Amino acid sequence: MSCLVWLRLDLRLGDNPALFEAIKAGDPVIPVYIHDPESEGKWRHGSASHWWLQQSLEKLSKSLESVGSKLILRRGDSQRELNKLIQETRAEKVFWNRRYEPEVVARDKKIKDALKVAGIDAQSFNGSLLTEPWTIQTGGKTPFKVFTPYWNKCVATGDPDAPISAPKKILAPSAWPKSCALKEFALIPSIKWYDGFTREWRPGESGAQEELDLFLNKNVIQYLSGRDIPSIRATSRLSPHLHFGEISPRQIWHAVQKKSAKTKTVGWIKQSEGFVRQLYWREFAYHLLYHFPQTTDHPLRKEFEKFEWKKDIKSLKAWQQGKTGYPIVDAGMRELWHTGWMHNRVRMIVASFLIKDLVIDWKEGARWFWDTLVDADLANNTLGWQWVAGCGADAAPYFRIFNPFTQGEKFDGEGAYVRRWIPEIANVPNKWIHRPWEAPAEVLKTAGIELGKNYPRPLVDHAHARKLALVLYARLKA
DNA sequence: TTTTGAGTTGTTCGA
DNA sequence: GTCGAACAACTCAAA
Repeated sequence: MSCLVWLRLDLRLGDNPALFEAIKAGDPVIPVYIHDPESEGKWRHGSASHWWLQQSLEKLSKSLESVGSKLILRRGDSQRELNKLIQETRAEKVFWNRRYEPEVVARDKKIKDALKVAGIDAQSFNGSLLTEPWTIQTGGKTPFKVFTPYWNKCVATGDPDAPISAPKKILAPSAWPKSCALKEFALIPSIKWYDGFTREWRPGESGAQEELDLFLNKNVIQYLSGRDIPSIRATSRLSPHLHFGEISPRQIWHAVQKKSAKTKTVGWIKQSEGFVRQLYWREFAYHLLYHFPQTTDHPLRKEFEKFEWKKDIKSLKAWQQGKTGYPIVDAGMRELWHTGWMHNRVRMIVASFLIKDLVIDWKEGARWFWDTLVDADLANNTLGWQWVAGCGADAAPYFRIFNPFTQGEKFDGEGAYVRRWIPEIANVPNKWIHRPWEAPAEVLKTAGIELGKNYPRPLVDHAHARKLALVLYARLKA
C-alpha cells in the first residue's frame, strides 16, 4: 500500500500539508508531477513560467532524492496518468494541495469524485493560502469586494497555522513506477530570450528561502518608502516563488512574526506590517478569483463589456517591445522582457498607459503579462489588470490616470531605472530623461539621440490621450 | 430597511 | 513652489 502525492503549484518539501499527511500515514510515498497543459485550459502556463517550472522541477527532484525519495514525472491527461500510476503502484491514497483557478478547480473536483468512486482515498489540503476563499465572508454571508474590510476580517479570524517543517526522510516504495525525462515536457523554448532570467533568479525552495532571508535581514527596513522605487531592491521579489509554491505564505507570515519578536523596533515592525498587508492582497486576489471565476476573461463590472477598446495592433506591439517613446513605460516593458519580471510600481504605469493612453483592452495586457512574467499568477494578474482598468472589485476610480512623465520624475527622479533598461538614452540629462521629446535639439544631439531614429517619438500625446480616456469613461457611465 | 462612513498605489488647476 | 480642492458619484459592508 502506498500514497501518491500529486504535486502541482506546491513545489517544496517544507510546509507541504499533502506531503506531510502522506508521510504521517506511514505508507511509502510516491511524489508525482504531471505535465498536463491541456486540462488547465486557456490559462495554462506561458513561456516565461515554463522556464521557471523547468528549474523548479529540477530542484525539487534533487531535494526529494536527498531525503531518500524521487520525483516521478508524467505527461498527459492528469486523470489518466493518476489512474495508470494507481494501477502500477497499487496506491490506495492520492493526496494533493488545492488550487483555485476556475478550470483547475473543475478538473480537480472531477478527478476527486472519480477516485472516490473507485475506492481511492483522495484528499486535498490547503498549501498555498493563509485563508481559503470560502472561509472569509461578510456579515451578509457574501464574498468581500473591498480589500480593507476583507483584511480586517482575515486578521480577526486569527493567526495563520504554523508551518510544518520539511521531512528528513521519506519512505520509498519497494519499486518506483516509470518516470519520463524532464526534457520530454519541452518547457524550454527554442528562442533563447531567457538568458537574462538565469542571472536574475534562483528558482527552487532554497532560492526562495534565501530571497526571504535577504529581504527580512536587509531590505524590509525600507519597504514602505522604497517599494515604489524601481531602481532599488526594496521589494521581496518572492512572487514567482509564491506562485510555484516554493515557499508558502504561512512560512513567510511566521518568519516575519519571529523576526518581529526578536527585533522589537517600532520601525521594523511597521515596515514589515506593510509587507504582510501585501501578502493579504494576494489572498484577496484568490478570494475574488474563486468567487468570481468569470473575471479572468470578463470585467467584474458588467457595463465595461461594452467599452469601445481600440484594435490597434501597431500600438500594442510598440508597447510590448518597449518602444512607446515614454521612457518609464519602455524601461518597464524591457525589464519584463529581459528578466521575466517587472517592478510593481512600473506594472501600474505600463498598464495605465496601455489602457488609458492607448485605449487598448486590459485583456491584451493581461495576456502579454501572462506569457512573459515568471510570476504570472491568474489571481494576481486578473485583479491587477481589472484594478487599473477600473472594471474590477475595489478598483481605481476612472479618473485616476497615470502620467508617465510625472510618475517617472516622482519614482525614478535620477533616471537610474530608465537608464539601466534603455541604454540608448543614458546620456540624456536628468531634467529631460523622462521627456526626451521636450529636450532642446542640442541637448539631444550631445546625448546622441535622434528621435524617431534611435529612440521613438511619443506614440501618443499624453495630455490629449488623457482627455479622450476621460470622455470614453464618462460615456460608459451615461 | 435605512443610514453611515469609507474606499492601495493620481493628476491637474488655481489660489 | 506649495497646497487644497475637484475630478463624480457609486458601491460596499456594517451598524
